[in-house]
Amino acid sequence: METNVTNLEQPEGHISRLLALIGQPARVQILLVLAHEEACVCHLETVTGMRQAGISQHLMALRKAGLVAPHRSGRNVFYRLERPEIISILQQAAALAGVTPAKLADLARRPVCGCPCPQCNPGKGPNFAC
Amino acid sequence: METNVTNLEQPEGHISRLLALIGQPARVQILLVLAHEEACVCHLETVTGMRQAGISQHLMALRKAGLVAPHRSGRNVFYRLERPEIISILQQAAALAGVTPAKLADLARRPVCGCPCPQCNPGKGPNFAC
DNA sequence: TCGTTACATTCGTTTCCACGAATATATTCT
DNA sequence: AGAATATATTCGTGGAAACGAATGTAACGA
Repeated sequence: METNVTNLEQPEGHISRLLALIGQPARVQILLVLAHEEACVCHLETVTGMRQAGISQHLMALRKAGLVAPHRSGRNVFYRLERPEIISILQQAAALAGVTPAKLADLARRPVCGCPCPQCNPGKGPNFAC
Repeated sequence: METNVTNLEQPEGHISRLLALIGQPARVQILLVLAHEEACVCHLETVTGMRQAGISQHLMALRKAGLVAPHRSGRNVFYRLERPEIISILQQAAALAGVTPAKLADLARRPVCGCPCPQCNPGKGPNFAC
């Protein structure tokens, strides 16, 4: 099944790389959270239940692909979607996978928001629904 | 970066599995070919330039996911899209990856059609644009 | 300045999956 | 029935990528 090396430089290579990049539970969850609002790493940490290093690694991959972009605010680094179109892909994939829009929306808010970041707990931050 | 085992049973797991499944050059190409017309394995062989076994393996994966379905006609087994919606995902991914619709269409017809299957060469088969 | 918080990056390991090769099955032809 | 064609499946292996741990860096506070 010789996947020609040159295939990766071809259109099908670019398409498949993008799909494989987001073809991972953690990244799907991160993107869905960012679909609603920009979020700092510690926020994503509590929402996804993953550790900081792991989140950072996923964010690095998404960042290198240009899907998300960081901007610092004090000690926190906030990430936002650079390519909102990616959400539409996730929604269609969800439909195909038998995931209802309701369950999809749950993913972004899942854990009872115990995020310790200053933007989350006290109401002094931007637009956070915590 | 603990991808919780239970994540795979959750919505994000289903979504990511589907995306990872099609996140591969050969499968993207196969699906795009099937988007136009159903095709036998030997046809996909010549179009993609891959060997028979490899094609069959990819088709098996796509079949188990319910994306394509086989039906036999003589010695040949033809595959068709069970979920045409998948093409829309590929198109959006292509757009995000900077692949123009024109280049996308090329993928399905790429190699000068030298498919040896009876449905391709002589005009005795179904709807083939070869 | 020192410590602490928040995040990034690197490194080594392990796991997963595509791939190639070999083999099996089904269908037609002679 | 036997051979040839078309496709499916199994198995072993290699490479890539996720993962965990450790360490590095930047900003703020005391």
